Amino acid sequence: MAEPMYRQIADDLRRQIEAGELPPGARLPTEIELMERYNASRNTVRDAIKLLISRALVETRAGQGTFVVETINPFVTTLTSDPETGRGGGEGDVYIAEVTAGGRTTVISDPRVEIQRAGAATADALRIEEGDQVVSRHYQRFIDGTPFSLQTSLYPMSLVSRGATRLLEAQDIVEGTVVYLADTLGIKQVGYRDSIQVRPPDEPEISFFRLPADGQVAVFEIYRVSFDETGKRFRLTITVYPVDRNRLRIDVGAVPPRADDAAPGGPAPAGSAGGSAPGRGS
Amino acid sequence: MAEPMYRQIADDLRRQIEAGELPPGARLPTEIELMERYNASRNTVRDAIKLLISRALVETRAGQGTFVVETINPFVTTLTSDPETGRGGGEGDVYIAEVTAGGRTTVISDPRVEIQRAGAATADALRIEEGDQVVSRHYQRFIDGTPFSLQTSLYPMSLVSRGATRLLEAQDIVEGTVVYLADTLGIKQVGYRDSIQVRPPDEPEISFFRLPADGQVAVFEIYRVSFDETGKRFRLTITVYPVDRNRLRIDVGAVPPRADDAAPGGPAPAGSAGGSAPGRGS
DNA sequence: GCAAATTTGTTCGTATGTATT
DNA sequence: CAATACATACGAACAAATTTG
Repeated sequence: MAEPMYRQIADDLRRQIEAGELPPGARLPTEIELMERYNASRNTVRDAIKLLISRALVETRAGQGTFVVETINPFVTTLTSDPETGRGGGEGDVYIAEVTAGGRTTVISDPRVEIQRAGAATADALRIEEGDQVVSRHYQRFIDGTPFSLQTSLYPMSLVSRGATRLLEAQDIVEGTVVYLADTLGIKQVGYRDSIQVRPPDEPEISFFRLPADGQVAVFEIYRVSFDETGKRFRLTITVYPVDRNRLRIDVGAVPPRADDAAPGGPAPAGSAGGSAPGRGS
Repeated sequence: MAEPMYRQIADDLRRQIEAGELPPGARLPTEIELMERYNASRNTVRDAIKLLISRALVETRAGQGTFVVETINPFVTTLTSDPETGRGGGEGDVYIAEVTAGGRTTVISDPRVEIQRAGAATADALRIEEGDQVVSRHYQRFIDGTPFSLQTSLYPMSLVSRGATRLLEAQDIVEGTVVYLADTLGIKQVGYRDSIQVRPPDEPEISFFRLPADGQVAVFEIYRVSFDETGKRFRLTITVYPVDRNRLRIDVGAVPPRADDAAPGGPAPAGSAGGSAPGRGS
C-alpha cells in the first residue's frame, strides 16, 4: 500500500476532472455512491474530497453535494505604474481602466471611513507612533458581480489637520486621493513600495469572498506605502485578493502592451513547463 | 453549539501559541493528552490540529509529535529591477546581492540542463510553437541552509543554433545569461513582465521544500518573460517560492533604499491594520 | 408553510500501519 | 526490539443545510 487509499481516490477524481469527464459545475457522485464505487468508508471518501477542496478543484455545499468548481476567469492586476500616467496600478481609476479594458465590469462600494489608532504594522509602515490617529478608507470591489478584492487606505490624521478634510467624507473622491492631496496640500506621490504576502483569510474575508470556511484558499495581502517628494510616507494602502481569482503582474522596462498577455495556467499546470525539483532534494 | 468543537480546540491552541505560552519550537501535548484535556475524541483533536497546520502555525512529525513552527525569517525578493544596474530582481547576481545584503548566505545548485519540448504555457509565453525545442536550466536555491526557491529558465533552441552554445553547459554562467546573450548574440534585455500566481505545491516541490504532504502551504509561481530591443521574447524564467518563507517586493518610482523596510507581519496580523469586510458581505 | 428525503458536517469509538527514538 | 506518536482506515450516530413534495 504505497499510496494511501484516500489519495488514490482523490487522484482518480482529479483525473476525471482534468480529463473533462466531470466538467466545471458538474456534481460529483454522493459520498455514499463514492463509498460503493471505491469500496471505502465514508470518512476515507471524505478525506479524498478534502484534498480536492484544498487544491481548489471542487467545492461542497451542505445539503446539495460536491461540485467541480466553475473556473473563475482570473483578474490580472498590474502593480507597476501605468506608463502613460505614472499612477499606481491597482488603485482608483487605474484599476477601473484595467477592468474595463478586459471587457469586464466593476462595482466599488462607497468607502467606509473610520478614525483608528495605528497598530504596530501601520505605525511602522507610515513611520508614525503606535496609537497615533489615522483615517481609514475601506472599499469593497466586485468584478462582474463577484467579490474580487478589499482595499483599505490609511492616512495620517495630520493630513486632515493640514486641510485635507475630504479624507473624512464617506464618499468617493472622484479625482482620486492622490490628485486631491496634490491639489490640496501639494503632496506629490513620486513612488511607492509594495510588499506582497500570502496568508489564510480571516473570518470577515471568508464571509465576504465566500471562501471555504476552513481557510484552504489563501489571500494575497499587498501593503503599498506611498512616498512624496521629500521621501515622506503619506499613505498605506492594504489590498486583499483571494488567490483563486486573482493574478498579479509586474512590467519593468520596455514591454509590449498589456493586452498581449493572458495569465498562464488555468487549473495550475504544475511544473509542466519546466520540471521541478530533482530527486536530490533531501 | 455554535462553533464546532474542533474549531474551539484549534482556537484555544492558537491563542496559546500567539500568547507565547507555546513558544516556537515547543512540542504540543500529544493527541492523547489533548483528548483528555478537551474531553474530545482523537479524531476531533486531529481535526483541530489540521486546521492549525493549514494556518502554518504548527507542524507534525510522525513518531515525534506536533510542534509550534519555528518562525522562519522570511526572505524578501524585490521583483523590480535594480535601479543601479537595471538588471532584473530575483535573478543571478542581483539575487545573490539581495541575500548577502541581509546578512544571510545562499547556496545555488549547479544547473540541471535539459532539452525539452515546449508545453502549451511555455510556447505561449515565448511565442513559439508547442513542441519546439527549448533549453531548460534549473537551479535549486538555499538560504542559510534552508530551501527557499526553485528557478527554471527556458530559452528557445534557436539561440543555441545562433551561437549561444554555453546555454547547454551544465555549469553556471558566471557573468549571467543576460550578459552572455548580449555579448554573444547582441540580444539585450530591455524589459520583462512578471506574472504571479499562487497554487498548491506539486510532489517534487513538497519533497524539496519539505512542505506538509497534503499541500496546505502554497507556493508563489512567477513567470518572467524577457524582451529584447525588438520586442522579441527570448527567455522564460519560472521561479517557485513557498509562501511561508518568502515575501515579494515591488519598488516603483523614487523610493528609499531597500534596507529601510522590513516585511510587515510575522504571524499574520490578520486585518489588524484596517478592519476587513463589514457584515454586508453576503 | 411544513414535513420528508437527501446530502454534507461533526463527533465518537476502535483498530492497524508507519516513522522515530 | 520495544515504546511512543502520528497516519490511515473502518463503522456508526446525530446534526445542519437544502431541496422536494
